[in-house]
Amino acid sequence: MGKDIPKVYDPGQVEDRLYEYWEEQNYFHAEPHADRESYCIVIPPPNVTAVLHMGHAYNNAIQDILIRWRRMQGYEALWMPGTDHAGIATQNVVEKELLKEGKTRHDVGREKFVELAWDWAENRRADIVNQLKKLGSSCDWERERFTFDEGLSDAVTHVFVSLYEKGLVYRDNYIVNWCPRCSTVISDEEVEHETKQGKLWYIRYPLKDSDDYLVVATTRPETMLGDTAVAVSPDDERYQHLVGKTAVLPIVNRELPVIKDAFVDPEFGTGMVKVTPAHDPNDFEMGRRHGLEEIKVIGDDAAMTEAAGPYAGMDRFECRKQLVRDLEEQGYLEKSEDYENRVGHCYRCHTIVEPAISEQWFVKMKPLAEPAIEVVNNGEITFFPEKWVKTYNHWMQNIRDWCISRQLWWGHRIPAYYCESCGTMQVARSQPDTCDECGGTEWTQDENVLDTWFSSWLWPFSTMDWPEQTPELEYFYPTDTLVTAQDIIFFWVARMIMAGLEFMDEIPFKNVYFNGIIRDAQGRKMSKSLGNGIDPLEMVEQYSADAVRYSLIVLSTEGQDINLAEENFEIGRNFSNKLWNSFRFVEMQRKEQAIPHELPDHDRWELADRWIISRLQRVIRQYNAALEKFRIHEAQDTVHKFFWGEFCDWYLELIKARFYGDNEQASEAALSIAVNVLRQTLQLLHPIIPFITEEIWQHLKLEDDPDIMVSRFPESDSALTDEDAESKMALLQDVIVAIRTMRSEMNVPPSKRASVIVNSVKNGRADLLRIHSSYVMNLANLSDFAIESNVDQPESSATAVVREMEIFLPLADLIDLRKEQERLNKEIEDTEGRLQKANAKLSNTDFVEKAPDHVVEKERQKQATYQEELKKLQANYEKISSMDS
RNA sequence: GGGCGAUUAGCUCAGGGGAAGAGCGCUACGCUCACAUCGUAGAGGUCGCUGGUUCAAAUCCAGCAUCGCCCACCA
Repeated sequence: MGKDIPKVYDPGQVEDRLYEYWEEQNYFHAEPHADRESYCIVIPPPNVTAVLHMGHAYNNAIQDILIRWRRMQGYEALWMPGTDHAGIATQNVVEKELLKEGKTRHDVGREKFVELAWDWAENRRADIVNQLKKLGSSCDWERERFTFDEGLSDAVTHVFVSLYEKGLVYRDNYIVNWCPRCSTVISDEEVEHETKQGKLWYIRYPLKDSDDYLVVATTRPETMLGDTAVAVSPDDERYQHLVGKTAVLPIVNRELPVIKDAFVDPEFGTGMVKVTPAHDPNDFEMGRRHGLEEIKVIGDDAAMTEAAGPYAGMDRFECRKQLVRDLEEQGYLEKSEDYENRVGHCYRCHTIVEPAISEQWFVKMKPLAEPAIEVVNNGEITFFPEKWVKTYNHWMQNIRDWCISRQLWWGHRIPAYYCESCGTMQVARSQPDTCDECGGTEWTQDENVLDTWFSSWLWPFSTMDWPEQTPELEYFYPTDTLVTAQDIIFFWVARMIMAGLEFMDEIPFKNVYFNGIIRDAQGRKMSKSLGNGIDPLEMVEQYSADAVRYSLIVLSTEGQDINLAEENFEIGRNFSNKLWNSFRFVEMQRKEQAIPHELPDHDRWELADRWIISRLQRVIRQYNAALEKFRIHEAQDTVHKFFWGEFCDWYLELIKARFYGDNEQASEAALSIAVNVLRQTLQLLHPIIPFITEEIWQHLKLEDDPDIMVSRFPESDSALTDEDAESKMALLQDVIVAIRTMRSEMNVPPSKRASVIVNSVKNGRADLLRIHSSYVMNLANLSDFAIESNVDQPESSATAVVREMEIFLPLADLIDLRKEQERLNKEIEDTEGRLQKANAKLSNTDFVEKAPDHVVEKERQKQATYQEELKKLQANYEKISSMDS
């Protein structure tokens, strides 16, 4: 009891042990519950490609805070966990593994490859779950799902087929983004644009049957091999005479019509544009408008095709170099200039993507977007912070069709089947029997798989076994809160809203909380290539999960990015240690008796007791209000300040006298209140730092108490707020601090018990000080504390004025007069400054007339106080000065 | 070209119309029987700039500057 509790909190075995215990108790599991309200969060499923990074730790800490808080409030709280099969990312990793053995995926074949990917995914999945557990995440593991598991695959097929039947899924030959390294098409959102220093080449295209030529500008000369027209603006008077004429493409001598199209900006370059329908999205549109030929000159492997004539087989960038050289040699290059442009890169492998025409599957987005815009703007779904609504709206209003097919092996196969004998296509939930057209029975399934986000966007309901109508869906859907980062607002958040409305006819979640991004200490994104990442598991190892969680929340503000340095985790570690030691203190006082949990009778409460209980009520109220608004940092900060700055610094210090005295009743009362406040503080902290709070709770709990994680969350009791106690304590604190400051500044050693005289003018205050003189004596370390109504300043004493009371600290030895003069002088200056401000305000008639009465009244009080204090300070200053002479 | 953030103490950041805050760092003192992963006290900010609204602006509005993100079909 007390003796075997270590001085320094050691989270070592505590965290794993408690997590296992919670799991054994089945505390994480949630079920539809007739007489309880539900609260549900679906996890943003981490990709199975890698270990979790600090961003995950942060994101999941927030989710766990919300879930634990709601669970303790009595909600049936479900945190639905799972992982994402991460199509391209996983395929890339597995291919990389294969490459170590010198093999490509084609060497092992599709079936074997998918098998390998499954193995990989399963291992990673297990690691991720393990990591989430290490962080304390209270997920309902019984319900864990995977975007590629059987149930979710059914949902995906179901959705694809029904969208197809509605005409919202279609197949088209269209210009798309091709990643030559991943050898698949990717969606517009998967292309990252980066500013690159490049060149703008001006190339001469001779006019047919003329010595004249025209000049076009391009950043990608190699695409000219696929040019099928030259375009000018219809408004450009300079070039109207050329429209209808024919230009000749250098090198390959293809004849190109000169056309006019509103897309062309006369201001840019020469005002003439080469048109390459097969390799540029704009040119593609133009080409379709004008019925131009589409000539593919860059192949899927990024090498030039046969159509590129002499350059066939050459890599696209090599071709660019060679072609520019050739043009120059042959006199076709007019000039080139440095040019900064935005180049699209694959978000998975960072290769420069190539726009290319290809037959792909698309989802028509406009009809899905409209209702989804509505629910965010009418407040059915609320974004925190709100600023993201604008971003959301902008994207949604300009939404383009979603390219969902991928030329990968790892993913949901598209449920389209082709009759082997006549080629007829059928989209169906399972392979068709006989072909309607030819009666054939042999079918080949579409080789393509679906974009990984095509399963993610169903996550809020597919995880609850949709399209089956389950009790879970009935009870937990719509879910309550989505916690995610803003970088997937389009990939995921927006699409989930669309899917929810389309398939469930209901929003998927009520609130979206966007957490900030974790950056390094210099504000750079953490990334593998920079090597500036901080591994959360290592930090857990080093500082504990509680410390990691606590520190991250301390550093966070709603939606702002966090700059993180490793030392920052000391914040959480130190806090845990403080908490631990406050418990140790309480534990040491209880001696042999059982822990008192009931508050003592009111008549046994001292001022300090009334004060701390009152403060606690406010803290509980503020904490809950803050979390309601997703102000997580604010909730944390409120408890932090209360626990450290009030409970430890003042309350525990104040009650020590009762423990070290011989009044057993007083000591018992103090102990019960200390335990009571500590226990509620632990509960407030539990969502943030679940382990240490449970650990301490276990030490303090009675037999029939619930464990902290399933205990009832504190509620504020307004009957216990006590303005009187708070203002009285504030006065005593001011007096104590004033004495301490004086002692410190006059070099009175902390160990020396001093004697102090207060010259008070107001009776109420004199009584207050008299009744609570022990507070002052104990906390300012005094041997004598006299409260007088009208005494002169004793010889050689330091003085301070606080709340219109003079405080004298007689200094037995020689007082350093110079130093005391300096002190008083500074005080006088400060007070004068404050008085001046108050005077200025009050002499402003507008202020007196227009400001609210209580503000004016407050200002008057300030003025009076400062005047009074100033008088006393000046008198004392003169006294000291006269001694000096 | 649009949109969004940031700009407050040496550093990292809270706050958000009525007397400038925290943590770290720094200075002084203290191992006083919960805690040196600690305590007590202190030094340190004309709250980016310029205007405006208001009795009152760090806080609201407008413009500007610097930095950083996001979006956009100018080759």
